[in-house]
Amino acid sequence: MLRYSEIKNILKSHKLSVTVVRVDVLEFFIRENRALSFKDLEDEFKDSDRVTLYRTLNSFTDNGVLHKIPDDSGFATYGLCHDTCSSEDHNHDHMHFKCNKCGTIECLNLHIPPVKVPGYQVTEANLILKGICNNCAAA
Amino acid sequence: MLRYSEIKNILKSHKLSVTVVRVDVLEFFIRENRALSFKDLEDEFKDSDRVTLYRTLNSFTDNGVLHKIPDDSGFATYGLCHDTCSSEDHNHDHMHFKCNKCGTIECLNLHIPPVKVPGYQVTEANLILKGICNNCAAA
DNA sequence: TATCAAATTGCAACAAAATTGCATTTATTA
DNA sequence: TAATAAATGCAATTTTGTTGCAATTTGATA
Repeated sequence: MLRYSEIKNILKSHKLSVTVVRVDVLEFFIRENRALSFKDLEDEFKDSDRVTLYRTLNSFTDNGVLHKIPDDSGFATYGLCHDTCSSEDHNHDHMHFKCNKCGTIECLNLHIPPVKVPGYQVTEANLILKGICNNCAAA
Repeated sequence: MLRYSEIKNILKSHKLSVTVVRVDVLEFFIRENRALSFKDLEDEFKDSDRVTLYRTLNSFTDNGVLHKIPDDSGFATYGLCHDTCSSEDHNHDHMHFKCNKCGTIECLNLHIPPVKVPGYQVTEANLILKGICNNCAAA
């Protein structure tokens, strides 16, 4: 469990003012340790306004606390960024995994090897793997 | 320019009946040679009903004419499948590229190398590259 | 090619997802 | 602690996508 002071520092270091909703949402992301969708937040914070949750996700994404994970389901999910991310420099070169069984989307601690395409300038790569996650495979 | 008979054959080989809208939409995908969003279709086919275009995208995707390309913008785009795709077997192991300048999303003729994750069963991989496409880089 | 069943289309209504404006409340700074 | 700036909650609105149904079109076949 993360201490309030630590969460507060994360927000401050990303130039975000410390509010009740932001602390709760960030703590939720850290505790769950997986990518979360808007729906996940809505379910968890039933007493918060939907608009506030939308705005929280946006400010977190803008300021480098979260990154948006591409998904073909039409529902974006969000994952925690590295400490080093800021509004100036979002830097993500890790893979994502979506489990077809439990639906969980998570950030893997694996780098995407650099890809070269002749004639193209590649500055960013997003790799989303699908299959069965380690939890479901073990069960 | 693709002949009507060829487009008709593509539809038939995917078990889709040949209708005016379907022929036009498929011809548009082939002609544009890039991934298209619902909005692209809406702009192109102003006299067709929105519902019909949605249903066309869905039937094409279900029957292996198109595949959905994950995107973090929230807007799904669709790309042409290989000849071999069917409703039974969608098989895509190529990379996608999204240009930050012109916004074009395209399918690259490059395979995604297989990825292994210890403890996980990986059955599918989606790689989306971003940067500057060859057209914009040359200009 | 005429007929008929099955599928597609267009329309209207509806549902869901996301955004905007604004008054109120909360946080930050000095 | 007061003043300023930012975030929140609410209502209204826009955008996106879906559903039901009647009219039309397609595909099969006689």
